[in-house]
Amino acid sequence: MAWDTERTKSLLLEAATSEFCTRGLAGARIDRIAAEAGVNKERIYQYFGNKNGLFDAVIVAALSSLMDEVPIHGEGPEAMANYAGRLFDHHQDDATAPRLLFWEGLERGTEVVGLPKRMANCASKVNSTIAALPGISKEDAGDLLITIVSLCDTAPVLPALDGLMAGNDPGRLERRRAAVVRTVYLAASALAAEAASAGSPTAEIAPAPVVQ
Amino acid sequence: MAWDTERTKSLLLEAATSEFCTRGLAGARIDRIAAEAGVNKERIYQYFGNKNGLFDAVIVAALSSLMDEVPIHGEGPEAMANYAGRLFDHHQDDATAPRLLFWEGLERGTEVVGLPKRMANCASKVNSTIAALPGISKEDAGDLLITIVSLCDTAPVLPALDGLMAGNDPGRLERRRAAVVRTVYLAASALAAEAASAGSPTAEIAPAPVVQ
DNA sequence: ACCAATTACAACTACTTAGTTGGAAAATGG
DNA sequence: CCATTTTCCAACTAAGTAGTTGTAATTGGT
Repeated sequence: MAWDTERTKSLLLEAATSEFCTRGLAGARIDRIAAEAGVNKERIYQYFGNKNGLFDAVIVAALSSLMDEVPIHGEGPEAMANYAGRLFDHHQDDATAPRLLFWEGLERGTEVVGLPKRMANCASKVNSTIAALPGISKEDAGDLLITIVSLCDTAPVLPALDGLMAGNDPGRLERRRAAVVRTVYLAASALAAEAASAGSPTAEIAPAPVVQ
Repeated sequence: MAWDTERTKSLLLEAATSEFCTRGLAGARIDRIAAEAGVNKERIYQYFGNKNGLFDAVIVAALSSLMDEVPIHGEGPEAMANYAGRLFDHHQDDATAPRLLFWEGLERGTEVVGLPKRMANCASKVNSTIAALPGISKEDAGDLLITIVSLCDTAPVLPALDGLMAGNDPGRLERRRAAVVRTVYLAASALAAEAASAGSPTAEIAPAPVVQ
């Protein structure tokens, strides 16, 4: 049998993704990852250095591939709302990315791994957002994307919140999805209107409220 | 010296809150909590049963007290936007509640502790929301609250996301706050308008978009 | 087919962890 | 002031834990 180190690596990465996704960095067990991959755990230290290095590799791989899997298509506020809907569906189908994102935030804080690649990914999404909503600023585009991520990624990570707040009726998922899509549509519309009437103190739709 | 078991309990609870907040359930260390509280760790097992019991006590205490600390005041969409702003500020000042909420979601999943008390807390907030936006349904009120929690609690748990998406300019926090407040205002306005024109297919402001 | 380098792995180590225990110190009631 | 109960705690235990090592199997170049 030929050596297939890439296969061994990807088996480990896959098992590690599953383990870190469900248990986080502190809760994950090296032995369990190796057993799940059907590989000796010593391989982990050869290929990834240590537990932290393996976690890094998992984070970078999972969060980068997500960027390609759910692209922004079309133009106008509808395009951003549509993107939010597809992101919501994707995370609902597979909660790996949101869970890893929050594990990283909680266990690593501001120490972000793979920074250049991830900054490029984010910049690309910001540019797509500006393309969809011509005239808005980079900062507003980033803010809209943070809003979308907040709304779409929270649901699969806090599965109990929905039941606690809105009951367990059938069709809850669809209603929550609709609420997210609509909220993003409203936020994107407001930004687009603001950009269209640039300079003017009054926006077309939904003037910025003066609160607090 | 008189026995002051309540003080011992609260010292442990305080130290445990800090430890679980920063490290989560799997990452927390019983020895560290006892040392921080200046109490022998055997007391933890007498008072709280085990590590999980202590975590439960921390979760219930922290998330319940939050409900009283940030109330909903006033009426109209502005009231909900104002509530979101105050919740945002509160979490920014002290990230304990959001961090514990996400730790619980990630490490416990749907298994929610202190269910009756927390259901009552949520129902109370839903009722306040209905009082602020007369005519909206329980489900819409719950959805709006989930949106607010998603927007306000994500920021302190994912401290790197903001820098990645929108840069590190001074005044970023204020801009993010304004974006959250405005988004909540728009969502609340749409629900209020829908409730006002109940039955009518067209809402006053911001008709529900037909996306996807 | 042989050999140096690489890949695999079982057994091992040094250390940390949650949870326990036996007895000392302090309070309470008579 | 003594007997009983409750609170406290240092030392202990049993079960993991991340990471290492010595050795055998497998490879490609020659």
